[in-house]
Amino acid sequence: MNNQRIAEVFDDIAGLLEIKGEKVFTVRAYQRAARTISRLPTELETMLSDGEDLRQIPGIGKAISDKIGELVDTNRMRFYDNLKSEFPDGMLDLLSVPGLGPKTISRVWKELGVTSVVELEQAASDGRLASLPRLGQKTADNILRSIQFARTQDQRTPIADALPAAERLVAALLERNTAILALAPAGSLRRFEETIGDLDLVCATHDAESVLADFVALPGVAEVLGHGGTKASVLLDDGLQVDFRAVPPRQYGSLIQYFTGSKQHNILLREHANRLGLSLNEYGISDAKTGELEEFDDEESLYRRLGLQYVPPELRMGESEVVLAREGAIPALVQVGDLRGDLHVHTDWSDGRDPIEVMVVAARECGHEYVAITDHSAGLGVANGLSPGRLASHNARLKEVERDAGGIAVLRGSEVDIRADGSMDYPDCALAELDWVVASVHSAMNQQPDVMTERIVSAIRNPHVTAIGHLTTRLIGRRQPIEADFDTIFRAAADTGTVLEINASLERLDLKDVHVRRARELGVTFVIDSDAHTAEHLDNLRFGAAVARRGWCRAEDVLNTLPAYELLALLRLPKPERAGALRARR
DNA sequence: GCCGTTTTCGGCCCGACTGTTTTCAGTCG
Repeated sequence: MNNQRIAEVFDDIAGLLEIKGEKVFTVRAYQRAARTISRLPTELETMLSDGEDLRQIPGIGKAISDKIGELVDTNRMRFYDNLKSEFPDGMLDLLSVPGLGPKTISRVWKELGVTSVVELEQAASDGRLASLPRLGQKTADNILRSIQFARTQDQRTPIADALPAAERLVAALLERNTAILALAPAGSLRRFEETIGDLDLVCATHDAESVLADFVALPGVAEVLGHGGTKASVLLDDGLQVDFRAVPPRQYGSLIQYFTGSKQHNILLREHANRLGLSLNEYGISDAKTGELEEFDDEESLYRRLGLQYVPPELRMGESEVVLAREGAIPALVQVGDLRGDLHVHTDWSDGRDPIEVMVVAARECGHEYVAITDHSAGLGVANGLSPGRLASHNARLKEVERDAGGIAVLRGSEVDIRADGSMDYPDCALAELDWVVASVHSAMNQQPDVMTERIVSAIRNPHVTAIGHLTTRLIGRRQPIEADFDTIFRAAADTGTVLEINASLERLDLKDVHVRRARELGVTFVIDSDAHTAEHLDNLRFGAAVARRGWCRAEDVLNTLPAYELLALLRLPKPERAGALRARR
């Protein structure tokens, strides 16, 4: 049983216990366990068979550890089965109706016999819901509306859609209103989560009234859900909800900290504040005894006041970051400005849009010291992949372009298919002519985990393969990742000096954050690549840097923070020596 | 159910909003 499924079971348990009226702290413990499990980089099944003690994992104690063991061993859990048998099927769906919580669910079940969303809709329409004590017509109407809304809109928005939307809104509002002193996305977008629920924008201004008026009148706003003195909520044409909050600049630090979350991070921060005799809320920090409020115009001073290192938004997941910040152990994370080149770029020789010379000039204008042109190998027929003959011409053309390019190093590269049997799509003699080889899976993505693992490890062991591209092949919200033993792959990569790509394309973000963090622990070095198919895509590197940061990477963990001469020298080494050099760097 | 800078027992974040109520429970983020 995989972690995703185990996490779902604990989420179900939390929901059922909530409806049952169990203590909220018990419910929270199960919810926390579910969240932790869903973000584990290693399968619990593997950890157990390796003899690891699951109670080492924060939030998992004896009771939950035992339940996981039972689930992995027998595929069942008596506690879960018994709990489920106390309720009709469909009850858990009721928890997903906004505005309807466990207390109300329990009442409509016991008093009206409602056990599903359809029955709830019926009861809300025919007046039975409104007739219950402490419920009324308004509540019934609200529930009816949210059931209908949830039917059209229950998906989170991929960051690939949310980020451009947010950037458009920010730019449009800045252009319209000169009273804005600061304006930024907060919430899951600022933390750079892969998917976003609703968009949060926070603003510093002395004139909230005019800013809010301009905000609700922006183009693309389909409906104004609320509009008060300091906050407003709107629905955009595409269904994305945007919450906007404006405060005077002296409170901006507290506001953006609060709205950046995550919720769990804020809980840990407040628990920490409590231990210091302080109380933290979105307006500032108050002394528990005197009640006196201290305000913060920036986040750095807020964290400092709590005796903590600054925690970058990408790390605010409510895991170990608050403890580490107290110990001063948050590393200096890699920044997009540290990147000196891009090593995965396509041109119109395969499935890119722009000619080689356009991509090279564009890369130079990004400030890059080097760029690898990595058009597809022949196996990828749909992508107009290069035959070995065309590859030789490609190499020659790259040398010509480099001569005219004004100082940027142009690496002869290729994105080579890893075939289903683990062999490479070019013979070794062709690979040996290249400076940079990205090996990627583009076919047979549904292989059994052990077959897929062996296939990728074969590519890693090839002496000419420098990097593995978009390891999991997932497309966010559209295609599931491959199944494989990632620890084995990470160990092989670290061992052989094969770097793993963090593909910065917003549709991919592959490796993903938790894999980066785990691979880093196992000694892997990464390369952050745009996978650009047009010149505009070169700017994507910033997204890859954000994923690397979410994976706790420092500049030393990333190959393309090296200056050109060091990178080229490293690539001239045979792989075993390169592996040693990479280890020495970290 | 978890966990330890005050705790192996007794805590566990904080405030806003809504709708139903005359003082607050439920839900949400």
